[in-house]
Amino acid sequence: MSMKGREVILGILQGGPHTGYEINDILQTRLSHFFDATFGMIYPTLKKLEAEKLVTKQQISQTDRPNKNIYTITKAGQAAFSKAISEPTSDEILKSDFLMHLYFSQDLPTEQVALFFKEEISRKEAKLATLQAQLATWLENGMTDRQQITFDYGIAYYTATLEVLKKAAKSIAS
Amino acid sequence: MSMKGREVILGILQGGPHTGYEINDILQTRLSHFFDATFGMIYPTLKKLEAEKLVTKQQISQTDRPNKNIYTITKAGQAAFSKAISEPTSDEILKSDFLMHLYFSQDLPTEQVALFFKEEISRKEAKLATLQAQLATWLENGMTDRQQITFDYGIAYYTATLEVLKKAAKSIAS
DNA sequence: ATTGTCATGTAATTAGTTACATGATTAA
DNA sequence: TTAATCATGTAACTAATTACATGACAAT
Repeated sequence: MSMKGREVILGILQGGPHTGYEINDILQTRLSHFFDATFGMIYPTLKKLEAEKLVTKQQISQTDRPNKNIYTITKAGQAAFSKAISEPTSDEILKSDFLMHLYFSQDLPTEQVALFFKEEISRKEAKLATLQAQLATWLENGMTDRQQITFDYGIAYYTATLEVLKKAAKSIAS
Repeated sequence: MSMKGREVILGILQGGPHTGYEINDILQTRLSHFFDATFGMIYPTLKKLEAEKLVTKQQISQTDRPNKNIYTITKAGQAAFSKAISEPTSDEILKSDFLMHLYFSQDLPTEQVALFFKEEISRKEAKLATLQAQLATWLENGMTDRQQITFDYGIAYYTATLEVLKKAAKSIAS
């Protein structure tokens, strides 16, 4: 079994107490190239973790901004996390809707396929730019050597696939 | 909305009638680097597609082997597929349990992290080898130019990430 | 005026996973 | 005798998605 939302959130909370909003932010900026999360998953998961006493909630009332809940990992939560992180890793999963469309695109006109390429290239370029932009602030906040590898992996992955995409887009158009 | 099991199976059936077993085989060999499927998904999906009259089932009795069901796409099925393939593509999703472990591995001993690397490298090398081995037979059975791109993409993806992994594995060990 | 930031949540649905169950034939 | 190939399915579960709902403040 691979690490799911539960374990990922526990992992983030091991780095200190956070609100659901902050957890989302960390997920979107630093882990977005190998995990994706939404508020629709984060809040219900925090609720379950609290019910299982793996985290505790501290409610903070604010006047200028909405009230917030700060979650802190408990001893039991740390134990659950330690167990999860020690388990063997499972297979990486890539789901590409673009490649799926391309694979079955035989009846589509060239222009439409060209548009799919254009959109996929834009998306990937944006993701690559976000990741590279993150590097500076991430380094300041203390990026470990191991985290640096996850960053390098993401950069290599986007760079290599973008190259294939750009070359193919040209050959399609001709 | 991206193409799900439903649409993928319809896409495969557009290439001709197939059994669930054959659909699985195509999925495992040609699309495995960007989609994953299991029998637990394939058979229930075929049943639903039949109920919705998007495919028809022909039962074949065999003596030497288990009986089988051959599924054929209907006009309605072709229409549903055409619609799905024309829709805009959605974001690619990568889920890496290995990177997740690595990201949160600060408290794990070097040896354990080294083992994670070793296993991830083996898995990726195996996937790369399978994909390259497929090329020959795939070309014989008529691989289109567009399908060739999905193949190139997979090769580039595995090659680039393997390089990062191997380099990092060395630096970790020292 | 409008967009972005901060901030939390629920309800309904869907899709997929995991585990189980069966069993003959063929090749190494 | 062990593994692989062929071949199909169900039941229970889990995880996540999608869509909805609310709302003030700050910046452009």
